[in-house]
Amino acid sequence: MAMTQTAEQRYTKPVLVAINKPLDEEDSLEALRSHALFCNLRPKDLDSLIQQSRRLRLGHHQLLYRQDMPAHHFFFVISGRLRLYRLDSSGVDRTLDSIAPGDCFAEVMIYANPPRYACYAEALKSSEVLMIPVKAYRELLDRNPEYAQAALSHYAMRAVSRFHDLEIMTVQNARDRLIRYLIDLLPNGAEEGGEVELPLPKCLVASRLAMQPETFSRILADLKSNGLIRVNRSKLFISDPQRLIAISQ
Amino acid sequence: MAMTQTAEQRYTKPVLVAINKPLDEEDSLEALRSHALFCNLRPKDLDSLIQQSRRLRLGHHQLLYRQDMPAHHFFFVISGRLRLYRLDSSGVDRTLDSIAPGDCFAEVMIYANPPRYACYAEALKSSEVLMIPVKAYRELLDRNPEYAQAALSHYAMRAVSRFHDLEIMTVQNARDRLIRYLIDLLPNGAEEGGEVELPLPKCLVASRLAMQPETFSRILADLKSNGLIRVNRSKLFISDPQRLIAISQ
DNA sequence: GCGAATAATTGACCTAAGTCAATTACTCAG
DNA sequence: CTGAGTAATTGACTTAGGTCAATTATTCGC
Repeated sequence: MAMTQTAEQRYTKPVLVAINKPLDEEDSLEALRSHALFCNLRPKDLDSLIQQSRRLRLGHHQLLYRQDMPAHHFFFVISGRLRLYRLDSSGVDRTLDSIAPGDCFAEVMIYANPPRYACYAEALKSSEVLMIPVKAYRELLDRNPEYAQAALSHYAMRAVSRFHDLEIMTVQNARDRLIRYLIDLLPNGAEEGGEVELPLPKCLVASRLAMQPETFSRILADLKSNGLIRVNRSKLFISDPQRLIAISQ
Repeated sequence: MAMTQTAEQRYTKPVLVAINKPLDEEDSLEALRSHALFCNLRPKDLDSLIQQSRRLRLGHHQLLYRQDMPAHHFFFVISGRLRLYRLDSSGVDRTLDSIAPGDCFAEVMIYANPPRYACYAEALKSSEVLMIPVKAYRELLDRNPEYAQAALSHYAMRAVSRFHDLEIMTVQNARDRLIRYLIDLLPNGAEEGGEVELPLPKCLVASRLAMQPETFSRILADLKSNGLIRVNRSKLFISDPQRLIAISQ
């Protein structure tokens, strides 16, 4: 059975039932404006898009959409944190990604055919998202073909990063997979050390890396006892990334 | 050490050193024309693109490009088969994808920034590819924004399929990962059985699925002895996909 | 079709990591 | 700030699957 209770078990009903709030605060708009998918839009086009969007507030563990649901919207995270996951045939939930404020998700639906969500999305804590109609964004691109380049660059980047995720998963042992994951979390390309924060609770990072939470915990304990990392809750301090890379053979 | 000799070990030099041949045969053009990235191009634009492209013939195991090489071209497979892989820090090679005739690869480079190949590409047997300048395709899109939609749809599809690959890799046991992989090879959504052909030699499928070739072989033998599949070289016959899915818990 | 190179299979053995279980620590929403 | 509900940790035990090795089968380019 699943090592975490699945969202299916937690919630039987409310999907996309959330409080509607006008998007007026300046700071949220600021983050949106600087996102690759929106930064090139003319102010009036962006305003019109926001006009057609709705702001949703999601509770802790609230399900936003289900896999295979028709996808009429994509999302921008204003605050909080979400995770994307799938349920396999035996109902075990498989975390695929976590989404932070300032990120978009399900944006691939803008041009997917058929438009159905490829996974589940749930809030990891209470969060706010902007729910943007796929149709509205797409029409914007159709009327303003010069906007397409930004979308293409964004998609290209996504593809490279998924490719990279896939590479990590072909690493065959759990410790090396975890080490690679940590190195990737470092902002400066593993040149120098630093503190990284796990984007997901440890048990979900474990799920992302195809290992049990117990294994994850034991590997961290081992790295810690070897002086390779220091652990403070969900924050890890990596003093010498090169040494960490070296021990992963 | 690597379970297959790495391309690095096989070849020390020749990258992109291949025979140049004019692209004139009608059948190759036909396959190209029907590809999502080209099917909407006006004949004169397609012709001009082909004019600027070169046809390469690659020998068995010949390396086409290296990871991190500046990417000035993307590729369309005319004949043969290629594989995409990465080398990890210890030099083990990790197969990420295989590419069949009629497919494009490295096409994400059209809009990537910086334009560097995200992996290695080598021919699995003698193959022919069309080498298309990224710049030429990009200019085509810039001058004809209506072409961008096809590219966007293509990228969106790619993204969904990579997401799906990633899901398989979070399945924790080798047998279930292999079963899921086989099911995905079936054309008709696992409704009815059929014959599937492995797109890669077994040892590379094993690498794709993060397991040893020995493990792969033992799992196949086990499925075979349970009457779940019949094996004939690289062709597998799956009579009852539902039963196969069922035993993967 | 040939033959060298590579891939696949199988067995024996062993280690990494999964499972079960019980305790402790931490979060988050109110 | 609090306390209920999760998440994390640790130990003991088991097993899936990795490793090494030796044999047989299959490709693919010529």
